Amino acid sequence: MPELPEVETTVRGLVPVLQGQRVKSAETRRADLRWPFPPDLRQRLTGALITGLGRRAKYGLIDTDRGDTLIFHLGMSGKWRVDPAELGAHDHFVMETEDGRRVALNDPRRFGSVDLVRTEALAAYKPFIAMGPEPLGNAFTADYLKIALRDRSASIKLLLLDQRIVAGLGNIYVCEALHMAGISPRTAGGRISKPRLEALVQAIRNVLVAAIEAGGSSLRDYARPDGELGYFSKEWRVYGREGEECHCGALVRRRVDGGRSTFYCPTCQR
DNA sequence: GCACATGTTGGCAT
DNA sequence: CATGCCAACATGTG
Repeated sequence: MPELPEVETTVRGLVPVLQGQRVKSAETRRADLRWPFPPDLRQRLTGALITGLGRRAKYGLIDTDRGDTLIFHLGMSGKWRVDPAELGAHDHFVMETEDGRRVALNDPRRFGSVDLVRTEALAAYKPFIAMGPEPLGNAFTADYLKIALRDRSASIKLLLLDQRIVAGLGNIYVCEALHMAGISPRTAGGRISKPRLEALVQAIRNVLVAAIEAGGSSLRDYARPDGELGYFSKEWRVYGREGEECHCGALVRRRVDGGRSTFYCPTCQR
């Protein structure tokens, strides 16, 4: 589920449930996800007031009035279930609010994570230290990309997946953005012209905004016990569409880069 | 049984 | 030190 738009949609779905609420209980139901839960998680959250929620790249942020920020990552299979009727095998972390709502972090593959850090020290959180700019922020420009990609021989596909260059993109949206910008996924990052970088920045912005809007349009359906998100896979133009026709009439191809599938149109993307 | 999956990272070679 | 590339993590689905 989770690249930047999915995390953004998730956070927006949690806001009406958690923001301004006091934590009645916080429970871990196993010792770890990708790494152990903070040992003092329950104590530091119980009784705390949730003051706000946010996102950095693919990480969700939940601030409390005690100066702590809960940081969660959804890994490959993580999602929050809102007011589940009952808890299941993969509901690894559960919080209840004083007004009776309950949220459960469900993650079968357990590639996700939960941490609790001092809000003032967020910038020093290990995954954030070398992280690149937000793709929807002002710092992400063609000028920035030109410098970040200078002399890089690796493919633009792999470079865009590198969170140090730009933070929040994953395999789906990289494929989609490259298609939208008409750039071949195997082009060396350092050899892309400025005008094409402009197109790429715009494509990345457009695809993320469209995905968030699609998530947003089904947001009212988000807070369901089964934890399903209304999803927008119908809008993918190349991802998961090997052998189908691109709008140009050519057939979408699939290749493997760095062990991951790349979907692209050999005609539109040069 | 097999292939594949929206992510991250540690290790190794260059 | 920088860069590029792989395997590994754990579980589910088709």
